[in-house]
Amino acid sequence: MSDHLKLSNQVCFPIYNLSKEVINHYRPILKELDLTYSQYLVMLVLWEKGEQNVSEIGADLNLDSGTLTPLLKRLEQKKLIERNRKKSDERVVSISLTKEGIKKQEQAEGIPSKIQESLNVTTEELQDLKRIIDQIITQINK
Amino acid sequence: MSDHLKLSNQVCFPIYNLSKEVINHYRPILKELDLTYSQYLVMLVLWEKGEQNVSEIGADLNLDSGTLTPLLKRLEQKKLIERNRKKSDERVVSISLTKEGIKKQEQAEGIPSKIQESLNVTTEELQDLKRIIDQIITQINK
DNA sequence: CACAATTAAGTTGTGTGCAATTTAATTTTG
DNA sequence: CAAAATTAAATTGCACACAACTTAATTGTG
Repeated sequence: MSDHLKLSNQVCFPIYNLSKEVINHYRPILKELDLTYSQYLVMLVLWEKGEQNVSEIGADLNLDSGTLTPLLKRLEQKKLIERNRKKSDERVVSISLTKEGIKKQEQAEGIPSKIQESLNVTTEELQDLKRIIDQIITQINK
Repeated sequence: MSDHLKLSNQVCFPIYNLSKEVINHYRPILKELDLTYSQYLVMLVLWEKGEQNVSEIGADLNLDSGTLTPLLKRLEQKKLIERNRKKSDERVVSISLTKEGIKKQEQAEGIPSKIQESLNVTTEELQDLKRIIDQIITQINK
């Protein structure tokens, strides 16, 4: 067969694989906080930026309302966030952290270092990877 | 807040993002072949290696039977593969390509170049990325 | 001002991805 | 050889991820 359809020559495949592998390393660590990886990403946005609209969170994480609405309802059920329609524009749903949600950040502080340890890679390797990926993502979005 | 929980400092996030972005570029191209990305990966394995057990495909793609069984049933419904229990060991399900499945490879030949064009990146950038990712995956699996 | 166009979220449906369990077949071991 | 252990798929349940569509609110325009 022609080489360019060989799995080992696909670039897409290592990316897809690494992404799954990394998320699999997060799973047991995040389970202690009762969060999935996507839920953790939403919490990161809220911890960093505070109150945000659904669409603002979606813009940061590249997720649409079809993904976010049920996910945010689960975070609401866990009492980590509140969902409130804006008085000024009833179409907009504003997401804010509860006290419990704010407190969760303390538990999350140790996660990045735990992940790095779990992945068994150096900070430099990760920075290299991040730099190249950021470059390619910029390239793609041109 | 402490910097290491900032979204922009997460390494995991660009990987996850790039993976989704790349798969999103595959989507319209694979739609012409009536395949999803995961189904395409399975077809790549079968085109390259021929008849394979479910668990062999799973080993190549890092997918378990919970993911593969329904996916393979969908490929079977599309008449691209056949699923047969082995006579020598009735636990094992052997996956083989139908004539139609073999023929599909011709339609797939153009995909890698279409993807590269769609992603708007150079072969070198992709090779760089692949090399670093392969290195990190090796590191992780140590 | 009325109506068309746009926007934000939500809903529906499909297809992964993975944990946990089940079922059935095969292999190991006492 | 029979019971226990192992193995391969399948099943069940949950949580994304995204396309396509719907609903409701707001904005733009004649």
